[in-house]
Amino acid sequence: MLELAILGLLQEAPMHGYELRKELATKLGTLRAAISYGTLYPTLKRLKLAGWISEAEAASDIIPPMTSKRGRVVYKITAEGKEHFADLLTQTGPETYDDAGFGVHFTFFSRTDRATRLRILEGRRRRIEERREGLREILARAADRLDAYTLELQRHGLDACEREVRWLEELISNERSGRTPAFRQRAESQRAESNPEPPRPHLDRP
Amino acid sequence: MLELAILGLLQEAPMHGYELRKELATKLGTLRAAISYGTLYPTLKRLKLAGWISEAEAASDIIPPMTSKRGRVVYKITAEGKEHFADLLTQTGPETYDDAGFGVHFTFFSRTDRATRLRILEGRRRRIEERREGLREILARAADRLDAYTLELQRHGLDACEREVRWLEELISNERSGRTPAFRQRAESQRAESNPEPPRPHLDRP
DNA sequence: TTGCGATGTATCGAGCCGATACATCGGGAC
DNA sequence: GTCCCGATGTATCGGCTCGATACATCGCAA
Repeated sequence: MLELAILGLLQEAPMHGYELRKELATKLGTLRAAISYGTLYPTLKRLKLAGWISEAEAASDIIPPMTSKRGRVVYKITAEGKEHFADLLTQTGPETYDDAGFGVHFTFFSRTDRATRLRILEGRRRRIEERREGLREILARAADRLDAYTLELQRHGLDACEREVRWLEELISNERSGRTPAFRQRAESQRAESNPEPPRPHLDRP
Repeated sequence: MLELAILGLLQEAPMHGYELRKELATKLGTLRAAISYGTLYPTLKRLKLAGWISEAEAASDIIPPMTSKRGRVVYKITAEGKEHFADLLTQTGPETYDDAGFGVHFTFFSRTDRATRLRILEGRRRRIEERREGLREILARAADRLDAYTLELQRHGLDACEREVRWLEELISNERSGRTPAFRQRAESQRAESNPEPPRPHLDRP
């Protein structure tokens, strides 16, 4: 999954590890805290070995070269890498629908076609619906066996599931009806709904 | 973290691996899908080696022995194990506040004291607030650099954070005001708020 | 001038997952 | 009657990922 993320970012611009990590943190904000170096560098090595990325020779004209021995290693994506990225982005397995996988795929939604977007959105919905049904089962069947805290945890989880399903349904219906991302109104209408602390920063783009 | 969960479950009753896994799935429903065997069995081995659990000799009077060579292995917690469980449950590090750690600790909240519960609840809140601020930062600073899908993902994440903070704040105020888990009203009031599909199962305990 | 925080690359041990193998048992399909 | 499938059960292996750690440079502030 990280593979997909790295390939996607390098498609936008050549980068070195540190940059990649920061970019990853802002783009995948929620679903993935911040990738660790213990993951990042080995993965870069692996991708390079596979021929999907390569070291960019001396990007010193743009980025100052740090004047040291062990300088930055800037990577760029190769033609094979682009191809592989497109494949990964389109093909869907079970891992596409769990938090990390869905997050990465969603982040690169604008680089794929509507059919794929719908497939992924619906797969994710099915996944969350299953989790939701599992929680309902538990709350219905095992409620008397569980203590108050555990119950509350399950209820909170159930609530989150219901919310996510509604979110997904909105996205799906948006995709279907042509207007791909018409999110402004939604953000507007939600604000009115139930927010105890309205001093939210001004989020609309200029 | 799994260590804590296993110890906690074995404190309720002796169990074998398969049971443990199912029990884990129902108790930790949300935060943790279902533990894999590739994790469970090595962990049991490790806990046994550490002296925190031991194999219960022939529980065949209660559980039918399966009449096979490689029968069930039933584990029970030791005195040292109970002690260790209490320690783990009370002491808090950074890992206590991420999803998995918080979920497990919360599940066993009824086995600890109010001070510890408050500490964990507040630590978790701090963690989520940090994530929330990070997301606000991104949405405020990098909004024009990100495409609509990425933005929507961040907004969705921000929404979830705000919701969780509110949930935690409610729990904290409940803890402080003495009435430990008075969750009934909350579930009731929420139902009215914004639920398109009210056929929720009957959750109240008898 | 000292020292700390940001920038950078890299490795190691340990936890965890998914796939897989092996084995028994009960029940429904044919 | 038998055959196969799903639930019950224990166990291992490869591979991904994290957190801790090490090492090195740079700019800035005390």
